[in-house]
Amino acid sequence: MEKNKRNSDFLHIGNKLLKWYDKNARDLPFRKTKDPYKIWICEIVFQQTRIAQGLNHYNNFIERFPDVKTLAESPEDEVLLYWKGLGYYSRAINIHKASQQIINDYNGIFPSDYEDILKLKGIGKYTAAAVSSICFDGKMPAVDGNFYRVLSRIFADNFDISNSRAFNYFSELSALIMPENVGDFNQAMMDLGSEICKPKNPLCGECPVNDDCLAFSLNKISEFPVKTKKVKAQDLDLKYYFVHRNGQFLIQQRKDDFIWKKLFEFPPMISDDLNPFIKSVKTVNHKLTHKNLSIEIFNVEVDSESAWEDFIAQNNYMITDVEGSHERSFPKPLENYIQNYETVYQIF
DNA sequence: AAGTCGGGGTC
DNA sequence: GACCCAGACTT
Repeated sequence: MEKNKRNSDFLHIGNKLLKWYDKNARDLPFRKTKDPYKIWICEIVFQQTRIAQGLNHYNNFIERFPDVKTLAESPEDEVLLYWKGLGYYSRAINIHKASQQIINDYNGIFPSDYEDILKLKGIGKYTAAAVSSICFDGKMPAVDGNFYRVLSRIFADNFDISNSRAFNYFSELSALIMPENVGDFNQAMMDLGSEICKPKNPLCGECPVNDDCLAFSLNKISEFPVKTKKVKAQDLDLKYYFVHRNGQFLIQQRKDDFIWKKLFEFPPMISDDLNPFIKSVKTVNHKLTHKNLSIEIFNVEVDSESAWEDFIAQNNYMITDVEGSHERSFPKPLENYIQNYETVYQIF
């Protein structure tokens, strides 16, 4: 443990980081504002998401939903549409719920107290600390993967970051180097972790605190952080039926209890009456972080008016065309089949 | 305390 | 193919 370490011995590290951050902060749209709404949205967008990947989503989201009121009054499906392709879709659902919390519980004014921010849906200890420190001069460390990596290296600390107590452990460790300006300190740790103290091949030669980094001086950078738990990908086999006629096709909305929460998809099954209209089958494989995905897609061209209307009447599927589908959020692996409907035969 | 949730980049 | 990313929620 670090009970034997004193703040006064390490505070200069945090001050060096602030100085480095003043000159080297990344030029990002949400760096120019202290609007808690925008900081909140950017923190959610970039959870487990690289800046390059989420930047367009963030900009589009802010343009369409510029404030809490606009967001709260918009339908959930449209919020999901602006989250299309980002993954972790419960983030979009929770953002929408939280916006209504802010309207109902805080008169539409984003709460400034850490404990109040923490009550909002989808906001945990990290995000509450980030928003409160950046926007309201809060003093909580925004402990994330960057904190784990930077701190474990500076102190050559082998505490297992997959341990559920890692958040508290590294919160205490960060207190040793945390200066008065916590908002800039939190962002400095993010930028250092992303630009310099990277997971692989960190740029230690350019690091402003390499003189203070114990792992670097021991030439053991690659040994930190320690992480024991591995996530094993599970196999998931899906079947979808691309049932279409005259440019229209059938879709339904998923539940919120599994992968692709509340996103739209093709029917996962059909009645035997439609079997004669199956023209072709194709299997596509996708590698997700936690899933090995195999999707069997059936091309079902219904060239019978009566069969089409009978099937629709018997089920609750929605009918759409390519234009209409653009107003809904589909899982990434299904996007191709919608975008290229005109050339669907080339796909199959 | 352990599982689950996407998609994409990097090595 | 394994690991990681401005984590939070459920069980």
